[in-house]
Order: sequence, then C-alpha cells, then structure tokens
Amino acid sequence: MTAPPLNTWQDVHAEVLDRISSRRWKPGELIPNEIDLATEFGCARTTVNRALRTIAEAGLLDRKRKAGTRVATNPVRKATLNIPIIRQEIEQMGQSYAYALISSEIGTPPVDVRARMGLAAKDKALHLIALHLANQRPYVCEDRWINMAGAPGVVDVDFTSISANEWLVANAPFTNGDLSFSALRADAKIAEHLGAKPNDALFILDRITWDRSTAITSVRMAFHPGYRMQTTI
Amino acid sequence: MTAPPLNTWQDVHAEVLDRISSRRWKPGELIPNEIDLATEFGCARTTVNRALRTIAEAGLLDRKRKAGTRVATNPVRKATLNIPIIRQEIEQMGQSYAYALISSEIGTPPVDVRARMGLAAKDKALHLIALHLANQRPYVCEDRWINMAGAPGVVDVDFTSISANEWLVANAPFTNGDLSFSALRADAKIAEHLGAKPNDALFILDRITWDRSTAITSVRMAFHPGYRMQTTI
DNA sequence: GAGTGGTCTAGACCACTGT
DNA sequence: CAGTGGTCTAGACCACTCC
Repeated sequence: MTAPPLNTWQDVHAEVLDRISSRRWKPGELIPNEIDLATEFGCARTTVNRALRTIAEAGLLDRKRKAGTRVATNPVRKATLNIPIIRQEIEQMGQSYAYALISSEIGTPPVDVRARMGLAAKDKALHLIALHLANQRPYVCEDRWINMAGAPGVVDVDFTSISANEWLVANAPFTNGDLSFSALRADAKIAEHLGAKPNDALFILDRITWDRSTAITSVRMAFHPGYRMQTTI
Repeated sequence: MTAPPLNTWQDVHAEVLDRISSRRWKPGELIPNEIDLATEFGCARTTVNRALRTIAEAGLLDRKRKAGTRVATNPVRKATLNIPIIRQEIEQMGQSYAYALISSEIGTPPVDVRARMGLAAKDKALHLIALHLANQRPYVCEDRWINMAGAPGVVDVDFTSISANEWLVANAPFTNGDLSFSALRADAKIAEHLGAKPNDALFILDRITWDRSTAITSVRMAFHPGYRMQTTI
C-alpha cells in the first residue's frame, strides 16, 4: 500500500502542511531531508524544495543548511497586507470616488518629518492636505510632504485635479518605503475634515517612500472612524 | 560591449527591478518573454522565471500566459507584517515580560463573536481577559473567547500561569486565520487595565483562528496608547 | 492554433554550518 | 569534514488564453 506519487509542488505543500497541523511532525522536530522526502513522495528534489521553501517563507518551518529543516516552535505568522490605492479601494466597494485638495503650500517640514526624510533645516518641501471621499463622505484625510528634490516637476502640478498619489506613481516611482500603523485621537482640525467627533479614534497609516536613498514623500493617512484593514494568515 | 552574464536569480531580480524603477520598462509595457531575457542575461529560463515570479508576487509585474508579462500600472504594494508573539516582541526589545490573568469564565459569547466563530447560541466558550506587561507596564490587553470544542482540554488549564496564546500554539494549532486592524477609543474598563486615559485611541488587532473549518479562538488585542506596528515595502 | 508562463525532472555544483 | 539546503542548467511537457 504505497501512497500515490505527489506530482506537483502544491501537492507536497499541502501534504507537509497537513503533517504539521496534524502534529505528525511536531514543533521543534527535525523532518526528513529533501532527498528522502522526494523519494517518499515520488517526485524530484526541486519539487520538494519549492514546497518547503514556500512554507518556510510563511514562517512554519525553520531551515538551515547542514542542520536540516525543523517545524517552527513559535510560528511568527506573516500576514500580507495589500496597501491599496485609495481610489481603487473605494471603487472596488462599488462607491463613487472623489478627491478634494484642502491646502497646498511650500514650507519647511516639522523636525520629525525632516528627520525621517533625511532633509536639512533649509530644505523646502511641498505640503499638501487633501481628502478622499467615498460616496461624498470623507474616507481618508492625507497630510503629505513632498521632497521637491525627489520629485522633479512637482511644483508645477495642479493638485486640485489629480491626487498626489496618482501623480507620484506615474511620475516619481519609488524603490522602497517604510510603513507604520497606529491609532490616534482625532484633533479638532482633522475631526472637522473627516466629519468625525473630536476624540474619535482614527486608524493611521504613515508611509515614507524613497528612490534609492532620497526621500520622495512622507504621508500620514488618517482613516475615517470605524475603518478596518483586513487580511488572512 | 556585451554585459557580463547575470548568474543568479537575485542578479536578474535586481536588474529587472532597476529597469522598472528607472522606467526603461514603463508601466503597462510588455516586457520580453522569459526565453529572450534568458538569452540576453546569459542564464537559464528557470532563473529568469524565479526572478520574475518573485517580482510578480510583490505586485510590480502582471503575468499572464500567452499575454506575457507587463509592468504593473497601479502597483498594489504588498506589505508583509510579522504578527509577533507578544512575549517575544517584548523580550526582543530587551524588556521584561510578565503576564496577568484578569478574569476567566465560561459563558456564551456575544452575538457578533458567535457569528464570526460560527457558534450556535447554546454553545459555550471560555472567556479570558488578560494583560501582557513590559517592564511591569501594561503593553496589551487581550479579550479572548476559546471554543471548547475546538481546543480539547482547555477547561483544565490554569491560565494564571501560562498565557492562552502559548498554551494554544502548543496544544491547538490552527490552519488559517482572519486578521483585522483598526482603532478604537478606550472605554473606562480597558483604560483602567491598560493604564490609559479614557478616550485614548488604541490600536486594535482582531484575530480568529481556525482548524480547517472549526473556530478555535477569537481574540481582540488592545495595545497601549502610542503603539506602532511597522514594516517595509 | 500558437505563444506564453507554470512546472517537473535529473543531475550538478556550491555555500553554509554543525560536529 | 561531511551533510544539508540553495541554486543553476537544459530540456521537456502542460495549461492557459489571446487571436
């Protein structure tokens, strides 16, 4: 009674996940090496490798050369969040999207923003405050600084007709970025923009994007009260 | 002046990312197929495939059989969040970890929790409220329901000495879960637990975990004011 | 129908690391 | 030193999907 061969890496993937969750392979335990598993499953080592590598990337296996592969004892689960473009997020919900510029001026960013962006005290940046609306209701308020050295041509753009994000993705692509999520109490100003009550708790997304080592933009997005960001693991 | 061959998939990965961010390959544009790229780079098609597949998984390329590979026009960036085990997160910051059980009782979950967990009105569950502390200061307060059918033996556990999470990872592994992040205003009770002021904005993580289709636990973690969750893209 | 990505295979060499 | 995972190669077949 030999098992039928597992022909695809997805088959192997599923089988290994099953052995982990059924505790046939227990946390901390060393599992057979790739060659033995390939023999057992009746497939090539490459196929086993692809499956195990994928599972390891998800955090459920720990792999080390020579030491072999172990079931993770404390699976630090990795969740993949889709950071949406606001317009798409709203339109995918079947709601109408609108955008409104609240203010636009050139100035010196506050010291914390300068520090994160790596700007000097004399550097100027474009400061935008804008609102994204879903079905005419405030959805998210963004407070953004754009490094004029990192986004050539930005001074000439009319941001009343195009959102900063859309202009930037088309004109100043970034190579990497830092994200952080937090919660903040609405102050009077932002509460007014969002149509929220003062003291409402707001979900906050802070993002800085870079082109190699020069900062392009730093933005704080304050979502309307009740907003949730969801994913699966 | 032919370029030197790119020998590893990381080389190809870097080169392709460079062509995208430098706009040599523009958004929406069709890029050469794998065979041509392999010829150009002087490597095997498998190597090109690995690199392009990785980039596509990150959202910067759209690949379709027969249609070919295009640079994504609206790169929906995917951020990978590490969902930490609280004890580890605290210990990695070099702080001391402590855990305190606030209450433990068997009861019927509120209707929204029942709905999300797929429990009937008559089903009983174990309700725990507990606090995780970093350097003796409240770090996160968890409000948890455990499905007794999904976690055999849970009634006999002494949760004053071990945290629910640690017992569950060791004894009732999950196959999948739903996560959501939001912000919530602290009510009087939770403010007291966390040593926060009422109305403080709290970062909230809701998680339900499943073993196949039976819910194991539903937990709401309310982090101390000022908490941030960070990642990069 | 034909072009493209998706994957499998068998074999090989390399890089890391525990002993 | 030796065992393990990490990767490359060349060739092959398949699955999807556009035309």
